Amino acid sequence: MSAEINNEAKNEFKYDFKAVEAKWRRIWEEKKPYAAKTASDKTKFYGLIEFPYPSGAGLHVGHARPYTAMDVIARKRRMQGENVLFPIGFDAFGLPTENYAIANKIHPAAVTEQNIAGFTAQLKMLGYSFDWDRVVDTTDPAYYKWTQWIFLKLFDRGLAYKASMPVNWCVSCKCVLANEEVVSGVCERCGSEVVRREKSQWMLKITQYAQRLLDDLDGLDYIERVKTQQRNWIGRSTGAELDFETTAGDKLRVYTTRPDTLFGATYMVISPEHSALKAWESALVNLDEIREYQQAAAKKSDFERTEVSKDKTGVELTGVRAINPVTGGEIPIFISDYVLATYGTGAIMAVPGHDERDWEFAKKFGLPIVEVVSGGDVESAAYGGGDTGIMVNSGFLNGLSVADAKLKITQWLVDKGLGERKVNFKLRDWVFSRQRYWGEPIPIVHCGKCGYVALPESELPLLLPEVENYETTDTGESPLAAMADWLSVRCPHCGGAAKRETDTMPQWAGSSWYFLRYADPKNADALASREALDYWTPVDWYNGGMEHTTLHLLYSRFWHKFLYDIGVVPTSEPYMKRTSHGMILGEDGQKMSKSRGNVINPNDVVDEYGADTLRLYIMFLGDFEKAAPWSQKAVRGCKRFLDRVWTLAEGELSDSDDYAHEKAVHRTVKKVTEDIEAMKFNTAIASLMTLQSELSDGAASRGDVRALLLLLSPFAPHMAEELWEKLGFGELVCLAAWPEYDNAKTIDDTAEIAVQVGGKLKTTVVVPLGADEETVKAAALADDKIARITEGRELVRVITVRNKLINLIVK
RNA sequence: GCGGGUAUGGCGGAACAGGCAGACGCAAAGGACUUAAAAUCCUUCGGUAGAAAUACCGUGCCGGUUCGACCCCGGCUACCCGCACCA
Repeated sequence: MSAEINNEAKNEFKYDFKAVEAKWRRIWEEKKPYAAKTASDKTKFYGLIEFPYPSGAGLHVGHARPYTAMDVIARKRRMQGENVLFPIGFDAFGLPTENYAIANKIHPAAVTEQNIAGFTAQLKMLGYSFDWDRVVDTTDPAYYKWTQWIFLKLFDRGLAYKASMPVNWCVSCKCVLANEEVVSGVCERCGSEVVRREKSQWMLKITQYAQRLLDDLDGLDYIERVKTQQRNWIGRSTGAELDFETTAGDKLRVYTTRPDTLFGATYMVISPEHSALKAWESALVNLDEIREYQQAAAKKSDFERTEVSKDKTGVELTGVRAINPVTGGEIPIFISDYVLATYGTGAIMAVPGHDERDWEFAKKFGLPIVEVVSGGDVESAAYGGGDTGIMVNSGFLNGLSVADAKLKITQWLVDKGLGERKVNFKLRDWVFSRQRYWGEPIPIVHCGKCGYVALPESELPLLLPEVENYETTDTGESPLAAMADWLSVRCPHCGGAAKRETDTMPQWAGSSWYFLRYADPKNADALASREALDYWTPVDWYNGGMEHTTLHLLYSRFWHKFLYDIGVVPTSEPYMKRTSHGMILGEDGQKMSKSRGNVINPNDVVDEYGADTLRLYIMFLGDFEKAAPWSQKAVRGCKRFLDRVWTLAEGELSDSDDYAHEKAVHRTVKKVTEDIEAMKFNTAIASLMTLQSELSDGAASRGDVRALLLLLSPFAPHMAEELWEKLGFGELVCLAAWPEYDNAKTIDDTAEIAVQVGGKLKTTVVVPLGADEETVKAAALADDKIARITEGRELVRVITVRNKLINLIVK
């Protein structure tokens, strides 16, 4: 009985937030105050968040953090008179939808439609100021027509190609993965084992843009950790490629960043997949042993290859040796899987004295270790030597520093025609095809006579056909491969019989250009009109997750540069500014997950406390950039604050538009204005709480409350609108002018000075603002306590910091 | 292993051009209102000692620079996030 009463009482809040929030949702829907108008005299502001994948699980509080943050910024910029574009859409192709469709025997399009409807309702519930007339859906043929169009442009210019190569194969998804999708050897999505498989795949030549993707980071306002991560991922290194002659009569080319250590190269290693093995077949004595090793390496998954990284394996080739070009000595060649086929030339010169991996291998196989850079002890560990190490045992390089030796030997190699300078990147081309149904069909036809032929633009969009079965086959073919009718087609080039490509694009395709579509979402003749792109792009501020740094963010920069090169977009970079939010953890401090049962559903919070409270709490819970645990109790604190604002606004107010609490209001305006731009939402809210507290203590004017509502409105828009209307301040608070502050009015005319004696705080004194050292010193010495402490002691030094502190050093 | 980051009360977090550590919120304790509870309002709230004034100690650990260090420098430790045999 009493429990029931408690429960009811608990929900007895100051105002009926459900009715208030529903009311304003309706009004915003009717009046469309957030509609962005292309072209205007105002400054444009394009704020972007990562559009969600509409999963069946619905919106997560993890979405609400970045979305609320950008909504607060967008609302503030709008009130500051900027022309704001703040759009939303759905990245709706993807595996979970397809899997759900398979399990429940529904068409993925139907699942997508349901999920989008659910997400839309939730996003509206949270009061985001999206322009709902610009919604984009990547699975809409009117949208993916342009995704396919971009692919054809890439194909035209040789940036999309088909190649057979070892790829990452997820055994559970039965699908190829990009390098970026393999996380510590397992599938990023399902956590299953990833193995290497030789497959013919569509590839995009992102490597052609590696240097520009790297260089252009410098001019961008991205948070540093995003830049660093992209730089590392692109992984530029400079060195040399050089040839070693072999006893088989041919040459073996290697890449090295340490050409200076050439005299120390005592053996060579080639990857198990290296093509030279075939050429040397007749010369090799231990071919069986080599074959066995190759097969064993091929069977290993990526995970296994890295797991056994501690213990090096390999087989020496008997029958073929290499000749070190500077020493003239014959050195052995090994195959080992510690050398990667996909980087450099797939072969290395091994310098065990100065490379840790080579050192380990040499120790295991009893190979000679030669010191060529002095300073270390190469018998006990490999020694890098830095740039300043001195060369030894290196003929004409002796006595030079490592840096100088690099230059000299490289020039020597060039002069002798043995090698050349070389820049390498870790970045690989982007594996672009997926053997799944629910993705954009690749608009390519395979003709026996003409090869791969682009579908004419007039045939776009190439629609996904209806299939009986969405499941992939164990042979790794897309479900589309079973569609005989759809599959066979005339070659657009020669008119002969041909077959369609049955792979589809990865999820990253549609998201690589979606922000362009927002500028002009209904355009049927172009991905967006040039006029709209000129006006709205680039994106001014893009907030999103760190997990997309080397995926979506890098991919879309690549596509954008390409579109710039072919004259489709006006800028070479898509996003001027990139920020990133921390994760919201469960109450137990762990990552939220269904299995841990610590997931917070935003619907429940909104139901109990309202959207304004949820928004406010999410912005208040901690440093935006850092992970922060959820606290169900702390949510109540935000609700209490909103209730106090309500009480204040409904209470006794002096009938003046001026500020009665001038200093407090000006300070808060300044603080909130600055903090929102710096994404310090938590301290902005703290200052609003302080202002409310002061105003509630008495003698607040209508002007004070008006300012408070304006400042609060980006965080709690529904309640702010309701009180704005109740107090008769005008139309909509979301379109009212953001308050200005006068810096002079934020300053006190007195300063409280910390008084230290010998560096230790003793007391404080109040002096006029800007008082000079003498005045402050006099005031300090006049203080009883200070007088007592300093009595009978000699003042040897005085340090003052204006308006802050005085430190008296006594003896 | 490499790269990036973090470490502050019981908890989330403030304050960093080197200048009053702990704003704001949560939790807790006490009080007011109430028949009672909830809600609300008021007060206290880093530690030790003390009735108090006050004193001493306190920003992961050890050292240094400085009148003064959460902040700068050197050396550790722990945790988080990337990358992971990239020659």
